Amino acid sequence: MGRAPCCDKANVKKGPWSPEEDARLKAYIEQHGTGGNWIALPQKIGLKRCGKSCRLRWLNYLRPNIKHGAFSEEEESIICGLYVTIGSRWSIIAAQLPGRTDNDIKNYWNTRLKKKLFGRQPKERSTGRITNGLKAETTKRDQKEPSMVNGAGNGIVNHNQYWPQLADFTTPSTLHEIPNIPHHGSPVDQLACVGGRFSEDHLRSVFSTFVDFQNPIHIPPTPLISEMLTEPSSNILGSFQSVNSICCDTPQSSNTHFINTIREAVPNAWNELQYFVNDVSEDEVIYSNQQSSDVLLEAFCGNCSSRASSTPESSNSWNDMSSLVDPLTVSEYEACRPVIQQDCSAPFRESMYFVPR
DNA sequence: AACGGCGCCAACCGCAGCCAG
DNA sequence: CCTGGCTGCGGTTGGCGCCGT
Repeated sequence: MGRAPCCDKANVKKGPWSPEEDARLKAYIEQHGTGGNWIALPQKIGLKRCGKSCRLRWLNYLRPNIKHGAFSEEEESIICGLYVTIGSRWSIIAAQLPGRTDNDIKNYWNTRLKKKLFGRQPKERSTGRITNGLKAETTKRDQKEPSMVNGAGNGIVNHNQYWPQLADFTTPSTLHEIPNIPHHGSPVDQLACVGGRFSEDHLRSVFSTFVDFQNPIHIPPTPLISEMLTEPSSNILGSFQSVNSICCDTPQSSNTHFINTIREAVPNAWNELQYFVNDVSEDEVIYSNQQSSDVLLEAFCGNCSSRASSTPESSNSWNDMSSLVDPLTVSEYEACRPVIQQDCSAPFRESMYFVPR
């Protein structure tokens, strides 16, 4: 038996609010407050609305001190920084921006900031709308607000166009070149050391440690790659291993740790990147860089990476691998395994980095 | 001028957590 | 402790309006 509906759906009005409804709701709440019961509120006012709808209308539109209109660069910076560090906790992010609602911020992120940060159009979702990235990226509106669109993946760097108040770091090739990031401690701590304020260049610098924008290595499609791209594997570890051998040639255990570490350190950016990989074809260029991935490993993991076995090994299962790696690495992986399996059901092909030629 | 594509944003939906009884 | 109702949250959707063809 399902839960009881919060209101009589047949008897409630849906859709846009009329000025009269707004006025009645506003007047009542200003005079009496919500009474702690949104469900009962519409009946008291005589509105044919669901209580949740009233609450939403009040919180997002009618309550005092709501700020409408364009977001400032400072606000953008805060949103981006918090999103990278805490994810889509819109209510928490909204709490840092007086006058802004979580809904506003969520919309702003989904429609504008995401594109600004990552440059490519989102992968088409099953229920989502199909977007025309190229067209979208060159609309007048976007031209008015320059984005990193043209900088992503082609080595062109925009220096803090959106975060002018931040230091104008050139794109460093490794994390070591980013000021104030300690090279020890947990990845999260390290990222937190920049105050959760990530400019486009911060993000690029993080990713450039394993995506070498300047010196891409072109790996011709192999049957293995093609298979990975077209045939989702249920064996994620197998995919990791494949990627390991294709991309980095680093010890498998290190690479697994590396992957997990990145996922842990920048989960949302990671998810975003997966999200942007949609139209992979054989003429895509795959970028990889062993040296940079090693640097990232070191930067993120400190001594952790050195604990992992350095013996290259062929193996298709974690059990086989576990004897080669530090127990901590195993437990760390096992802890996040359900998440990985959930997130990477179309496995590593969606986690690899493809940049169009 | 008409039409289609797309972005934007208000609003809806469903789930999870909280809390009182 | 259990249950049911309410609230809050995040993801998704629908519709309007702008823009390009």
